[in-house]
Amino acid sequence: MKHLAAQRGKGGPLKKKTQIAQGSLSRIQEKNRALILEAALQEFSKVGYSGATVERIATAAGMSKSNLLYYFPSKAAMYESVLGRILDDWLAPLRTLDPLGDPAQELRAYIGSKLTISARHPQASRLFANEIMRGAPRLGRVLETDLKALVADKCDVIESWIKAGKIRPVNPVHLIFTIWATTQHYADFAPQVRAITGTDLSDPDFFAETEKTVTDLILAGLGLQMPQAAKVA
Amino acid sequence: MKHLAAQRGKGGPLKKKTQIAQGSLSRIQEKNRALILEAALQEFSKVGYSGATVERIATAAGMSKSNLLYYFPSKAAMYESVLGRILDDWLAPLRTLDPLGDPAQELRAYIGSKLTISARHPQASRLFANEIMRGAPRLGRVLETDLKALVADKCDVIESWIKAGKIRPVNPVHLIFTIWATTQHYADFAPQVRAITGTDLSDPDFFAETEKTVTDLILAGLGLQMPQAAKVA
DNA sequence: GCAAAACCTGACCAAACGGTCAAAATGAGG
DNA sequence: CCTCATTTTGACCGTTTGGTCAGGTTTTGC
Repeated sequence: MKHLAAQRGKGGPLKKKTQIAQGSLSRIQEKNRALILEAALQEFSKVGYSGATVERIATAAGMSKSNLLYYFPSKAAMYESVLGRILDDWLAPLRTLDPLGDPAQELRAYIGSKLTISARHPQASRLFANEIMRGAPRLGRVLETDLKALVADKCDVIESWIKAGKIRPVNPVHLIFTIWATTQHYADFAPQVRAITGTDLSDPDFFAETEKTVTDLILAGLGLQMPQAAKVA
Repeated sequence: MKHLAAQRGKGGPLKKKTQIAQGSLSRIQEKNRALILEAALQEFSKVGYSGATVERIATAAGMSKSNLLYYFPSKAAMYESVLGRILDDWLAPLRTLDPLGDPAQELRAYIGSKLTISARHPQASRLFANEIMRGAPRLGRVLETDLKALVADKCDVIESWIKAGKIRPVNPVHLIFTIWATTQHYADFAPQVRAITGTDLSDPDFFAETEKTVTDLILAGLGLQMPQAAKVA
Protein backbone atom coordinates (compact mmCIF):
# COMPACT_ATOMS: atom_id res chain seq x y z
CA MET A 1 0.00 0.00 0.00
CA LYS A 2 3.01 2.23 -0.31
CA HIS A 3 3.11 2.60 -4.06
CA LEU A 4 0.68 5.44 -3.69
CA ALA A 5 2.47 7.31 -0.97
CA ALA A 6 4.75 10.25 -1.61
CA GLN A 7 6.71 9.27 -4.67
CA ARG A 8 8.45 12.57 -5.18
CA GLY A 9 11.31 11.43 -7.33
CA LYS A 10 12.37 14.06 -9.77
CA GLY A 11 11.28 17.43 -10.92
CA GLY A 12 10.21 18.66 -7.52
CA PRO A 13 12.30 19.52 -4.52
CA LEU A 14 14.46 17.06 -2.69
CA LYS A 15 16.36 16.25 -5.81
CA LYS A 16 19.59 17.76 -4.62
CA LYS A 17 22.05 15.72 -2.65
CA THR A 18 22.52 17.89 0.43
CA GLN A 19 19.39 16.48 1.97
CA ILE A 20 18.32 16.37 5.59
CA ALA A 21 18.90 12.70 6.13
CA GLN A 22 16.96 10.19 4.06
CA GLY A 23 13.44 11.08 3.06
CA SER A 24 12.93 13.56 5.84
CA LEU A 25 11.62 17.00 4.99
CA SER A 26 12.55 20.49 6.03
CA ARG A 27 10.18 22.41 8.24
CA ILE A 28 8.96 24.51 5.33
CA GLN A 29 8.41 21.47 3.19
CA GLU A 30 6.48 19.72 5.89
CA LYS A 31 4.21 22.69 6.44
CA ASN A 32 3.61 23.43 2.77
CA ARG A 33 3.08 19.86 1.71
CA ALA A 34 0.51 19.51 4.46
CA LEU A 35 -1.23 22.71 3.39
CA ILE A 36 -1.30 21.57 -0.20
CA LEU A 37 -2.59 18.10 0.56
CA GLU A 38 -5.34 19.50 2.73
CA ALA A 39 -6.42 22.02 0.10
CA ALA A 40 -6.17 19.39 -2.61
CA LEU A 41 -8.36 16.99 -0.64
CA GLN A 42 -11.03 19.65 -0.30
CA GLU A 43 -10.90 20.54 -3.96
CA PHE A 44 -10.68 17.03 -5.39
CA SER A 45 -13.45 15.74 -3.18
CA LYS A 46 -15.71 18.64 -4.07
CA VAL A 47 -15.37 18.79 -7.84
CA GLY A 48 -13.55 15.59 -8.75
CA TYR A 49 -10.21 15.18 -10.41
CA SER A 50 -11.02 16.83 -13.73
CA GLY A 51 -13.01 19.59 -12.10
CA ALA A 52 -10.17 20.57 -9.82
CA THR A 53 -7.70 23.20 -10.96
CA VAL A 54 -4.16 23.60 -9.74
CA GLU A 55 -4.69 27.32 -9.43
CA ARG A 56 -7.61 27.00 -7.01
CA ILE A 57 -5.77 24.45 -4.90
CA ALA A 58 -2.76 26.73 -4.74
CA THR A 59 -4.87 29.69 -3.70
CA ALA A 60 -6.63 27.62 -1.04
CA ALA A 61 -3.24 26.52 0.22
CA GLY A 62 -2.12 30.14 0.32
CA MET A 63 0.57 30.01 -2.32
CA SER A 64 1.16 30.57 -5.99
CA LYS A 65 0.51 27.93 -8.61
CA SER A 66 4.18 27.90 -9.51
CA ASN A 67 5.14 27.27 -5.94
CA LEU A 68 2.69 24.42 -5.62
CA LEU A 69 4.20 22.85 -8.72
CA TYR A 70 7.54 23.15 -7.01
CA TYR A 71 6.32 20.73 -4.37
CA PHE A 72 4.37 18.40 -6.61
CA PRO A 73 5.54 17.81 -10.16
CA SER A 74 2.02 17.53 -11.53
CA LYS A 75 -1.66 17.56 -10.70
CA ALA A 76 -1.73 13.79 -11.10
CA ALA A 77 1.11 13.32 -8.62
CA MET A 78 -0.69 15.53 -6.15
CA TYR A 79 -3.87 13.52 -6.56
CA GLU A 80 -2.10 10.23 -5.97
CA SER A 81 -0.41 11.67 -2.94
CA VAL A 82 -3.74 12.72 -1.45
CA LEU A 83 -5.18 9.30 -2.20
CA GLY A 84 -2.28 7.46 -0.63
CA ARG A 85 -2.27 9.67 2.41
CA ILE A 86 -5.79 8.73 3.46
CA LEU A 87 -5.88 5.16 2.23
CA ASP A 88 -4.56 3.58 5.38
CA ASP A 89 -6.94 5.48 7.64
CA TRP A 90 -9.66 4.36 5.33
CA LEU A 91 -8.99 0.67 5.65
CA ALA A 92 -8.02 0.70 9.31
CA PRO A 93 -11.48 0.13 10.83
CA LEU A 94 -12.05 -3.11 8.98
CA ARG A 95 -8.68 -4.42 10.09
CA THR A 96 -9.72 -4.27 13.71
CA LEU A 97 -12.60 -6.73 13.26
CA ASP A 98 -11.59 -9.39 15.74
CA PRO A 99 -12.62 -13.02 15.18
CA LEU A 100 -12.34 -13.71 18.89
CA GLY A 101 -14.55 -10.83 19.94
CA ASP A 102 -18.29 -10.85 20.40
CA PRO A 103 -19.94 -10.43 16.99
CA ALA A 104 -22.44 -7.85 18.20
CA GLN A 105 -19.77 -5.78 19.86
CA GLU A 106 -17.35 -6.11 16.95
CA LEU A 107 -19.90 -5.10 14.35
CA ARG A 108 -21.21 -2.30 16.51
CA ALA A 109 -17.69 -0.95 16.82
CA TYR A 110 -17.04 -1.31 13.11
CA ILE A 111 -20.22 0.46 12.08
CA GLY A 112 -19.48 3.14 14.62
CA SER A 113 -15.97 3.67 13.29
CA LYS A 114 -17.12 3.92 9.71
CA LEU A 115 -19.88 6.34 10.62
CA THR A 116 -17.47 8.44 12.62
CA ILE A 117 -15.21 8.70 9.62
CA SER A 118 -18.18 9.69 7.49
CA ALA A 119 -18.93 12.41 10.01
CA ARG A 120 -15.41 13.67 10.56
CA HIS A 121 -13.83 13.14 7.16
CA PRO A 122 -16.61 13.28 4.61
CA GLN A 123 -14.19 14.70 2.06
CA ALA A 124 -12.07 11.58 2.27
CA SER A 125 -15.14 9.45 1.72
CA ARG A 126 -16.16 11.49 -1.29
CA LEU A 127 -12.67 11.36 -2.72
CA PHE A 128 -12.71 7.57 -2.67
CA ALA A 129 -16.21 7.52 -4.06
CA ASN A 130 -15.12 9.73 -6.92
CA GLU A 131 -12.08 7.63 -7.62
CA ILE A 132 -13.99 4.38 -7.65
CA MET A 133 -16.88 5.74 -9.69
CA ARG A 134 -14.43 6.75 -12.38
CA GLY A 135 -13.25 3.16 -12.58
CA ALA A 136 -10.56 3.41 -9.94
CA PRO A 137 -7.84 4.30 -12.47
CA ARG A 138 -5.18 4.81 -9.80
CA LEU A 139 -6.62 2.67 -7.03
CA GLY A 140 -7.46 -0.35 -9.13
CA ARG A 141 -4.41 -2.36 -8.18
CA VAL A 142 -4.79 -1.66 -4.49
CA LEU A 143 -8.39 -2.78 -4.60
CA GLU A 144 -7.60 -5.98 -6.41
CA THR A 145 -4.75 -6.92 -4.12
CA ASP A 146 -4.76 -5.40 -0.64
CA LEU A 147 -8.44 -4.65 -0.26
CA LYS A 148 -9.51 -7.94 -1.79
CA ALA A 149 -7.25 -9.83 0.57
CA LEU A 150 -8.44 -7.86 3.56
CA VAL A 151 -12.07 -8.45 2.71
CA ALA A 152 -11.45 -12.14 2.13
CA ASP A 153 -9.84 -12.32 5.53
CA LYS A 154 -12.74 -10.63 7.26
CA CYS A 155 -15.23 -12.73 5.35
CA ASP A 156 -13.62 -15.72 7.01
CA VAL A 157 -14.16 -14.08 10.36
CA ILE A 158 -17.84 -13.56 9.64
CA GLU A 159 -18.10 -17.07 8.27
CA SER A 160 -16.66 -18.43 11.49
CA TRP A 161 -19.32 -16.57 13.46
CA ILE A 162 -21.97 -18.09 11.25
CA LYS A 163 -20.51 -21.59 11.62
CA ALA A 164 -20.44 -21.09 15.38
CA GLY A 165 -24.11 -20.18 15.29
CA LYS A 166 -23.45 -16.74 16.65
CA ILE A 167 -25.13 -14.87 13.79
CA ARG A 168 -27.67 -15.76 11.16
CA PRO A 169 -26.23 -17.06 7.91
CA VAL A 170 -25.53 -14.31 5.38
CA ASN A 171 -23.17 -13.88 2.50
CA PRO A 172 -20.31 -12.15 4.34
CA VAL A 173 -19.16 -10.02 1.46
CA HIS A 174 -22.62 -8.56 1.04
CA LEU A 175 -22.74 -7.82 4.73
CA ILE A 176 -19.53 -5.87 4.40
CA PHE A 177 -20.85 -4.07 1.32
CA THR A 178 -24.01 -3.19 3.22
CA ILE A 179 -22.05 -1.69 6.06
CA TRP A 180 -19.88 0.29 3.68
CA ALA A 181 -22.85 1.47 1.68
CA THR A 182 -24.99 2.59 4.59
CA THR A 183 -22.25 4.36 6.51
CA GLN A 184 -20.62 6.05 3.55
CA HIS A 185 -23.97 7.13 2.18
CA TYR A 186 -24.25 9.84 4.82
CA ALA A 187 -20.94 11.35 3.75
CA ASP A 188 -21.08 10.84 0.00
CA PHE A 189 -24.67 11.96 -0.42
CA ALA A 190 -24.72 14.54 2.33
CA PRO A 191 -26.42 17.15 0.13
CA GLN A 192 -29.30 14.77 -0.46
CA VAL A 193 -29.46 13.83 3.21
CA ARG A 194 -29.53 17.51 4.10
CA ALA A 195 -32.20 18.28 1.53
CA ILE A 196 -34.45 15.65 3.04
CA THR A 197 -33.69 15.76 6.74
CA GLY A 198 -32.36 19.26 7.19
CA THR A 199 -29.19 18.07 8.93
CA ASP A 200 -26.20 15.83 8.53
CA LEU A 201 -23.78 13.79 10.60
CA SER A 202 -22.06 16.89 11.93
CA ASP A 203 -25.14 17.31 14.13
CA PRO A 204 -24.54 15.10 17.20
CA ASP A 205 -28.21 14.26 17.58
CA PHE A 206 -28.52 13.22 13.97
CA PHE A 207 -25.32 11.22 14.25
CA ALA A 208 -26.62 9.35 17.30
CA GLU A 209 -29.95 8.67 15.66
CA THR A 210 -28.25 7.41 12.51
CA GLU A 211 -25.82 5.20 14.37
CA LYS A 212 -28.56 3.66 16.46
CA THR A 213 -30.90 3.01 13.56
CA VAL A 214 -28.31 1.62 11.19
CA THR A 215 -26.67 -0.53 13.85
CA ASP A 216 -29.96 -1.89 15.15
CA LEU A 217 -31.15 -2.66 11.67
CA ILE A 218 -28.06 -4.60 10.70
CA LEU A 219 -27.65 -6.39 14.01
CA ALA A 220 -31.30 -7.35 14.03
CA GLY A 221 -30.85 -8.50 10.47
CA LEU A 222 -28.18 -10.84 11.74
CA GLY A 223 -30.38 -12.05 14.55
CA LEU A 224 -28.23 -10.31 17.13
CA GLN A 225 -30.76 -7.98 18.65
CA MET A 226 -31.74 -8.43 22.28
CA PRO A 227 -35.15 -10.00 22.95
CA GLN A 228 -37.29 -7.03 22.01
CA ALA A 229 -39.31 -8.58 19.25
CA ALA A 230 -42.52 -6.66 19.69
CA LYS A 231 -43.07 -3.43 21.51
CA VAL A 232 -46.36 -2.20 20.13
CA ALA A 233 -49.58 -1.47 21.93
CA MET B 1 -40.24 17.99 -11.99
CA LYS B 2 -40.49 19.39 -15.47
CA HIS B 3 -38.15 22.32 -15.07
CA LEU B 4 -35.32 20.01 -15.94
CA ALA B 5 -36.82 18.47 -19.03
CA ALA B 6 -35.98 19.57 -22.54
CA GLN B 7 -35.91 23.33 -22.38
CA ARG B 8 -34.67 23.97 -25.90
CA GLY B 9 -35.68 27.55 -26.29
CA LYS B 10 -33.38 29.44 -28.57
CA GLY B 11 -30.11 28.95 -30.33
CA GLY B 12 -30.75 25.38 -31.36
CA PRO B 13 -33.16 23.99 -33.89
CA LEU B 14 -36.90 24.38 -33.67
CA LYS B 15 -36.62 28.11 -33.61
CA LYS B 16 -38.19 28.66 -36.98
CA LYS B 17 -41.90 28.92 -37.34
CA THR B 18 -42.57 26.30 -39.99
CA GLN B 19 -42.54 23.57 -37.40
CA ILE B 20 -44.16 20.16 -37.44
CA ALA B 21 -46.97 20.91 -35.07
CA GLN B 22 -46.19 22.02 -31.51
CA GLY B 23 -43.15 20.61 -29.82
CA SER B 24 -42.95 17.55 -32.01
CA LEU B 25 -39.62 16.72 -33.59
CA SER B 26 -38.64 15.61 -37.05
CA ARG B 27 -37.47 12.07 -37.54
CA ILE B 28 -33.86 13.17 -37.80
CA GLN B 29 -34.12 15.28 -34.69
CA GLU B 30 -35.68 12.50 -32.73
CA LYS B 31 -32.97 10.07 -33.72
CA ASN B 32 -30.08 12.45 -33.17
CA ARG B 33 -31.31 13.81 -29.87
CA ALA B 34 -31.67 10.25 -28.63
CA LEU B 35 -28.17 9.36 -29.82
CA ILE B 36 -26.75 12.43 -28.14
CA LEU B 37 -28.52 11.90 -24.83
CA GLU B 38 -27.40 8.29 -24.75
CA ALA B 39 -23.79 9.17 -25.48
CA ALA B 40 -23.92 12.05 -23.03
CA LEU B 41 -25.24 9.81 -20.28
CA GLN B 42 -22.38 7.40 -20.81
CA GLU B 43 -19.81 10.16 -20.80
CA PHE B 44 -21.17 12.22 -17.91
CA SER B 45 -21.66 9.18 -15.72
CA LYS B 46 -18.16 7.94 -16.42
CA VAL B 47 -16.09 11.08 -15.95
CA GLY B 48 -18.47 13.56 -14.38
CA TYR B 49 -19.62 16.88 -15.72
CA SER B 50 -16.28 18.64 -15.80
CA GLY B 51 -14.47 15.59 -17.09
CA ALA B 52 -16.79 15.18 -20.02
CA THR B 53 -15.95 16.88 -23.30
CA VAL B 54 -18.41 17.85 -25.98
CA GLU B 55 -16.08 16.45 -28.60
CA ARG B 56 -16.03 12.95 -27.10
CA ILE B 57 -19.79 12.91 -26.65
CA ALA B 58 -20.23 13.97 -30.27
CA THR B 59 -17.88 11.26 -31.50
CA ALA B 60 -19.67 8.65 -29.40
CA ALA B 61 -22.95 9.83 -30.88
CA GLY B 62 -21.48 9.54 -34.37
CA MET B 63 -21.49 13.19 -35.31
CA SER B 64 -19.36 16.29 -35.30
CA LYS B 65 -19.08 18.61 -32.34
CA SER B 66 -20.63 21.42 -34.36
CA ASN B 67 -23.61 19.29 -35.21
CA LEU B 68 -24.15 18.31 -31.61
CA LEU B 69 -24.14 21.97 -30.67
CA TYR B 70 -26.83 22.46 -33.28
CA TYR B 71 -29.10 20.22 -31.22
CA PHE B 72 -28.11 21.41 -27.78
CA PRO B 73 -27.10 25.02 -27.26
CA SER B 74 -24.48 24.16 -24.66
CA LYS B 75 -22.86 21.41 -22.63
CA ALA B 76 -24.82 22.55 -19.59
CA ALA B 77 -28.13 22.32 -21.42
CA MET B 78 -27.24 18.84 -22.58
CA TYR B 79 -26.40 17.82 -19.03
CA GLU B 80 -29.66 19.11 -17.64
CA SER B 81 -31.53 17.35 -20.39
CA VAL B 82 -29.90 14.05 -19.53
CA LEU B 83 -30.66 14.59 -15.86
CA GLY B 84 -34.29 15.45 -16.46
CA ARG B 85 -34.76 12.55 -18.82
CA ILE B 86 -33.94 9.92 -16.21
CA LEU B 87 -35.23 11.67 -13.11
CA ASP B 88 -38.75 10.30 -13.27
CA ASP B 89 -37.62 6.73 -13.84
CA TRP B 90 -35.39 7.22 -10.88
CA LEU B 91 -38.08 8.17 -8.43
CA ALA B 92 -40.76 5.86 -9.79
CA PRO B 93 -40.00 2.79 -7.63
CA LEU B 94 -40.47 4.64 -4.34
CA ARG B 95 -43.81 6.00 -5.53
CA THR B 96 -45.22 2.51 -5.79
CA LEU B 97 -44.75 1.77 -2.09
CA ASP B 98 -48.33 1.00 -1.09
CA PRO B 99 -49.53 1.64 2.48
CA LEU B 100 -52.26 -0.96 2.06
CA GLY B 101 -49.95 -3.69 0.90
CA ASP B 102 -48.11 -6.21 3.00
CA PRO B 103 -44.92 -4.58 4.35
CA ALA B 104 -42.72 -7.53 3.54
CA GLN B 105 -44.02 -7.77 -0.01
CA GLU B 106 -43.87 -4.02 -0.55
CA LEU B 107 -40.32 -3.67 0.69
CA ARG B 108 -39.22 -6.76 -1.18
CA ALA B 109 -40.61 -5.26 -4.36
CA TYR B 110 -39.03 -1.90 -3.69
CA ILE B 111 -35.60 -3.32 -3.01
CA GLY B 112 -35.95 -5.50 -6.09
CA SER B 113 -36.86 -2.53 -8.27
CA LYS B 114 -33.97 -0.45 -7.04
CA LEU B 115 -31.53 -3.28 -7.51
CA THR B 116 -32.84 -3.93 -11.00
CA ILE B 117 -32.22 -0.32 -11.90
CA SER B 118 -28.71 -0.61 -10.49
CA ALA B 119 -28.18 -3.62 -12.71
CA ARG B 120 -29.74 -2.29 -15.87
CA HIS B 121 -28.98 1.40 -15.67
CA PRO B 122 -25.84 1.75 -13.62
CA GLN B 123 -24.87 4.85 -15.60
CA ALA B 124 -28.02 6.61 -14.46
CA SER B 125 -27.22 5.75 -10.88
CA ARG B 126 -23.68 7.06 -11.25
CA LEU B 127 -24.90 10.23 -12.90
CA PHE B 128 -27.12 11.03 -9.93
CA ALA B 129 -24.36 10.11 -7.53
CA ASN B 130 -22.01 12.47 -9.31
CA GLU B 131 -24.56 15.27 -9.31
CA ILE B 132 -25.33 14.90 -5.64
CA MET B 133 -21.72 14.54 -4.59
CA ARG B 134 -20.96 17.83 -6.26
CA GLY B 135 -23.59 19.47 -4.11
CA ALA B 136 -26.52 18.89 -6.45
CA PRO B 137 -26.07 22.27 -8.20
CA ARG B 138 -28.84 21.58 -10.70
CA LEU B 139 -30.87 19.05 -8.75
CA GLY B 140 -30.92 20.89 -5.46
CA ARG B 141 -34.38 22.36 -5.87
CA VAL B 142 -35.90 19.08 -6.94
CA LEU B 143 -34.44 17.34 -3.93
CA GLU B 144 -35.71 19.94 -1.50
CA THR B 145 -39.20 19.99 -2.91
CA ASP B 146 -40.34 16.92 -4.83
CA LEU B 147 -38.02 14.32 -3.33
CA LYS B 148 -38.42 15.64 0.18
CA ALA B 149 -42.20 15.51 -0.13
CA LEU B 150 -42.12 12.03 -1.61
CA VAL B 151 -39.89 10.74 1.16
CA ALA B 152 -42.05 12.38 3.81
CA ASP B 153 -45.06 10.69 2.30
CA LYS B 154 -43.43 7.28 2.31
CA CYS B 155 -42.13 7.80 5.81
CA ASP B 156 -45.74 8.10 6.86
CA VAL B 157 -46.43 4.79 5.19
CA ILE B 158 -43.63 3.10 7.09
CA GLU B 159 -44.71 4.82 10.28
CA SER B 160 -48.20 3.44 9.83
CA TRP B 161 -46.76 -0.06 9.52
CA ILE B 162 -44.86 0.47 12.74
CA LYS B 163 -47.92 1.80 14.54
CA ALA B 164 -49.88 -1.21 13.33
CA GLY B 165 -47.22 -3.45 14.79
CA LYS B 166 -46.39 -4.91 11.42
CA ILE B 167 -42.70 -4.08 11.53
CA ARG B 168 -40.23 -3.27 14.26
CA PRO B 169 -39.89 0.40 15.12
CA VAL B 170 -37.22 2.17 13.07
CA ASN B 171 -36.62 5.69 11.96
CA PRO B 172 -38.31 5.53 8.54
CA VAL B 173 -36.05 7.98 6.80
CA HIS B 174 -32.99 5.97 7.78
CA LEU B 175 -34.66 2.85 6.50
CA ILE B 176 -35.15 4.53 3.14
CA PHE B 177 -31.57 5.77 3.15
CA THR B 178 -30.38 2.27 3.94
CA ILE B 179 -32.28 0.82 1.00
CA TRP B 180 -30.97 3.52 -1.33
CA ALA B 181 -27.43 3.09 -0.09
CA THR B 182 -27.27 -0.67 -0.33
CA THR B 183 -28.92 -1.00 -3.72
CA GLN B 184 -27.13 1.90 -5.38
CA HIS B 185 -23.81 0.80 -3.99
CA TYR B 186 -23.63 -2.04 -6.50
CA ALA B 187 -24.00 0.38 -9.39
CA ASP B 188 -22.03 3.34 -8.12
CA PHE B 189 -19.11 1.34 -6.81
CA ALA B 190 -19.19 -1.43 -9.38
CA PRO B 191 -15.43 -1.26 -9.98
CA GLN B 192 -14.82 -1.95 -6.30
CA VAL B 193 -17.41 -4.70 -6.23
CA ARG B 194 -15.76 -6.26 -9.28
CA ALA B 195 -12.30 -5.97 -7.79
CA ILE B 196 -13.42 -7.87 -4.71
CA THR B 197 -15.96 -10.36 -6.01
CA GLY B 198 -14.96 -10.71 -9.64
CA THR B 199 -18.45 -9.98 -10.92
CA ASP B 200 -21.22 -7.43 -10.83
CA LEU B 201 -24.98 -7.19 -11.06
CA SER B 202 -24.96 -7.94 -14.77
CA ASP B 203 -24.26 -11.53 -13.78
CA PRO B 204 -27.66 -13.09 -13.04
CA ASP B 205 -26.28 -15.33 -10.32
CA PHE B 206 -24.61 -12.45 -8.56
CA PHE B 207 -27.75 -10.38 -8.91
CA ALA B 208 -29.86 -13.10 -7.34
CA GLU B 209 -27.42 -13.59 -4.50
CA THR B 210 -27.26 -9.86 -3.85
CA GLU B 211 -31.00 -9.42 -3.93
CA LYS B 212 -31.55 -12.29 -1.55
CA THR B 213 -28.90 -11.24 0.94
CA VAL B 214 -29.81 -7.57 1.00
CA THR B 215 -33.54 -8.22 1.17
CA ASP B 216 -33.22 -10.84 3.89
CA LEU B 217 -30.94 -8.62 5.93
CA ILE B 218 -33.27 -5.65 5.84
CA LEU B 219 -36.47 -7.60 6.31
CA ALA B 220 -34.97 -9.52 9.19
CA GLY B 221 -33.79 -6.20 10.58
CA LEU B 222 -37.43 -5.14 10.60
CA GLY B 223 -38.52 -8.35 12.23
CA LEU B 224 -40.25 -9.50 9.07
CA GLN B 225 -38.36 -12.69 8.41
CA MET B 226 -40.26 -15.99 8.50
CA PRO B 227 -39.74 -18.17 11.57
CA GLN B 228 -36.22 -19.29 10.81
CA ALA B 229 -34.49 -17.86 13.81
CA ALA B 230 -31.86 -20.48 14.30
CA LYS B 231 -30.61 -22.97 11.77
CA VAL B 232 -27.35 -24.08 13.22
CA ALA B 233 -26.34 -27.50 14.41
C1' DG C 1 28.33 37.51 7.32
C1' DC C 2 28.73 34.98 3.34
C1' DA C 3 28.20 31.61 -0.07
C1' DA C 4 25.12 27.91 -1.52
C1' DA C 5 21.12 25.65 -1.36
C1' DA C 6 16.30 26.00 -0.84
C1' DC C 7 12.28 28.47 -1.76
C1' DC C 8 9.27 31.45 -4.43
C1' DT C 9 7.47 34.35 -8.30
C1' DG C 10 5.55 36.19 -12.65
C1' DA C 11 5.82 35.83 -17.35
C1' DC C 12 5.10 32.63 -20.64
C1' DC C 13 3.64 28.47 -23.63
C1' DA C 14 1.15 24.74 -26.02
C1' DA C 15 -2.83 22.10 -25.78
C1' DA C 16 -7.61 21.50 -24.98
C1' DC C 17 -11.82 23.33 -24.30
C1' DG C 18 -16.73 25.30 -25.21
C1' DG C 19 -18.81 27.73 -28.46
C1' DT C 20 -19.63 30.71 -33.09
C1' DC C 21 -20.29 31.25 -37.93
C1' DA C 22 -20.63 31.23 -42.80
C1' DA C 23 -21.29 28.17 -46.08
C1' DA C 24 -21.93 23.59 -48.03
C1' DA C 25 -24.75 19.36 -48.26
C1' DT C 26 -28.99 17.12 -47.75
C1' DG C 27 -33.71 16.47 -47.40
C1' DA C 28 -38.82 17.32 -48.41
C1' DG C 29 -42.68 19.39 -51.08
C1' DG C 30 -44.60 20.95 -55.25
C1' DC D 1 -36.22 19.55 -61.46
C1' DC D 2 -36.41 23.45 -58.60
C1' DT D 3 -36.77 25.73 -54.17
C1' DC D 4 -36.36 26.45 -49.63
C1' DA D 5 -35.88 24.82 -44.87
C1' DT D 6 -33.20 21.68 -42.43
C1' DT D 7 -29.06 19.48 -41.34
C1' DT D 8 -24.01 19.12 -41.32
C1' DT D 9 -19.43 20.65 -41.62
C1' DG D 10 -14.79 22.68 -40.92
C1' DA D 11 -12.44 26.66 -40.00
C1' DC D 12 -11.99 29.73 -36.37
C1' DC D 13 -11.95 32.32 -31.70
C1' DG D 14 -11.38 33.51 -26.79
C1' DT D 15 -10.52 31.37 -22.55
C1' DT D 16 -8.80 28.17 -19.37
C1' DT D 17 -5.64 24.82 -18.02
C1' DG D 18 -1.43 22.17 -16.72
C1' DG D 19 3.10 22.92 -16.86
C1' DT D 20 7.93 25.36 -17.84
C1' DC D 21 11.55 28.60 -17.08
C1' DA D 22 14.75 32.19 -15.92
C1' DG D 23 15.60 34.74 -12.39
C1' DG D 24 14.73 36.85 -7.79
C1' DT D 25 14.35 36.22 -2.61
C1' DT D 26 14.89 33.88 1.63
C1' DT D 27 16.83 30.45 4.55
C1' DT D 28 20.59 27.53 6.08
C1' DG D 29 25.18 25.80 7.19
C1' DC D 30 29.58 27.24 8.31
